[in-house]
Amino acid sequence: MKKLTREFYNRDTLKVASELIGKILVREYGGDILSARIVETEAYIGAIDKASHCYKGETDRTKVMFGPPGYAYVYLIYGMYYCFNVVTEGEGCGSGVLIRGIEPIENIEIMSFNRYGKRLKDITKQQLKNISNGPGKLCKALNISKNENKLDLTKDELYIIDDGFKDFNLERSKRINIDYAEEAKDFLWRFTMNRL
DNA sequence: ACTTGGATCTCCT
DNA sequence: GGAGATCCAAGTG
Repeated sequence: MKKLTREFYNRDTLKVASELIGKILVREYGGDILSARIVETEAYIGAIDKASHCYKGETDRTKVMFGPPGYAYVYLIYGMYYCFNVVTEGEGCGSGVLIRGIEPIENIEIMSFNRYGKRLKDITKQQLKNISNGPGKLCKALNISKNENKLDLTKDELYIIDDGFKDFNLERSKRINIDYAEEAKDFLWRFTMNRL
């Protein structure tokens, strides 16, 4: 299976966000391959979106989102967690898609250790359920941090592939935790997977 | 299952 | 100084 191309990311952000549902996020490091199904995404379109880091223009932090599509934007939130985004559309747009939830496929054992410092057999049911169902959680599970910021998703060891999985319905809803964003908080820019 | 407070970095006013 | 694209442990129902 091939990595998604620059052309895939170089499209309308809402289209990319919706089509990323069901794809497989792959992370290679230390000689291992970790993979997981993407089940939740959110679109952020800087120019018209008060919830976006890019709304007020370019800063050092958001620079990569104004660059070409297909790159990783990783940022620190609340001082302790990282969030992973893919950059979309053309240069100068300040837009991207936040990956909010994934379900482990390969090497869940390593994800368990990254998250809890414990073997898979030693974590609780609740911990297993919460292993990668949030933006900060999935970054920890996949060992994604500041170092992975600005990686090229079409070339580097962090990328997304399509295995043709389609046994689900797509659901659209309002985005999470952006109450301050005025009219933008009602945009239906969150996409989730409902399995059949 | 749901609620609450604490941890603590980066950007902006 | 203050808020934020968050998570967890500890508590309650």
